[in-house]
Amino acid sequence: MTSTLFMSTRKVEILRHAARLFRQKGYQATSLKDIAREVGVEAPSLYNHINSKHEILKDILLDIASKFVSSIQDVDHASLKGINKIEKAISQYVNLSYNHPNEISLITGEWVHLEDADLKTYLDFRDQYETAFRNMYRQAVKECDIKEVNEDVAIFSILSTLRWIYSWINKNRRYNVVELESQLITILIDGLRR
Amino acid sequence: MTSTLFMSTRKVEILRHAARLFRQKGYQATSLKDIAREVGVEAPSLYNHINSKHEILKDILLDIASKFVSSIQDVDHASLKGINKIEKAISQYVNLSYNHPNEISLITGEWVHLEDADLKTYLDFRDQYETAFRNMYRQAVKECDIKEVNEDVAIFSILSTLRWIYSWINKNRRYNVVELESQLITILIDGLRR
DNA sequence: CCTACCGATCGGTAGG
DNA sequence: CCTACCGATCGGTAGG
Repeated sequence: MTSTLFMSTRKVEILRHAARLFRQKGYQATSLKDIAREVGVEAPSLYNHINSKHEILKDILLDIASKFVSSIQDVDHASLKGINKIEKAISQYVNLSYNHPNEISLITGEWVHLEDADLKTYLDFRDQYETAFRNMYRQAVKECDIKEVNEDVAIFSILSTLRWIYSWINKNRRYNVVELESQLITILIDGLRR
Repeated sequence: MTSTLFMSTRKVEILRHAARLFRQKGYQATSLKDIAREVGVEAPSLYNHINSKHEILKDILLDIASKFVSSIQDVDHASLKGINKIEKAISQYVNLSYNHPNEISLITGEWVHLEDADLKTYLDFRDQYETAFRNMYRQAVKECDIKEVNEDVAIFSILSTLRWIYSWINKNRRYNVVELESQLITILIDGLRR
């Protein structure tokens, strides 16, 4: 399992430092020595907690991706109007970005270093997320709460914006998470409302 | 100079292959041997055309960044209404993304591998682009063509979407560039119109 | 443009 | 958790 619930505190600590370094320098440019230095041990000692460098990246990415999927599926399965589901999904994204900025930053580009089964699992998560979002969108259209515009482009636009929230939270500290939520909902949804 | 106008065809060829490989595997994970193989020479032969691996990344990123800045500044300095400038800027972004998808993909994450003066130059370009875009936005607000919403969030949202167009063009081939332009203008701007 | 080669660094292992 | 060490690969140089 990839859930942090079943990890030793030492492993959690390794993943946390690794995520920060991967964000700063990229996965390939970060050495195990770099990570070990942050943790406060020698590089070979990391192997008491991990099996490979790849495993570190895999654990970080699959853990955060599964968090996203389970949280959006919860919303999609709730008894709500489609438009309110979309609002909730945006709110969730802001909160996850706020709580895990380093891990989420890796979603943007570092997943290309996953291989074989790990890559497949990751891409499956991504598809599941997009599918859930598309469900909500279609429900909202059917319920006549948003305009009939190009579905692909509208969803692409919303998800593109959400994907970058993590980088924006640190840049503009004056926006707290609640303010940012409501502003994004306004910008992303109100233009689509009937 | 970084403009491709002053490069030998061999160097242009090296940069083109490098951009594609950097997109696929990342800058750090791409070796000079990988690039040389694509070009059809041995790795040391690249040094007849380049001075370092860093220079390849620098040339690619500064060239594409300067293309973006000069094109948006042209629009900003034109005699147009703000709202029409924004539409033109979106149209330009789609076209540049269509013509240079690999180079633009590096804007997202690989610029972190630039150093010192190169990094500064790159970030300056980025600031200049954002400044020009912000000018147009404020002009459109002043001319009462778009609503008074949070300026930072609105601009952030538009630029986030534009930044990802390159990845979307290859995924959905059924959209040609003209169609995509008008759809994006609708989605990104119409929600803001008064 | 090539072959031959360099020092440095990498992820990972052995053995305690 | 450490020290010692391994083969492989890296960016880059020498010399022609």
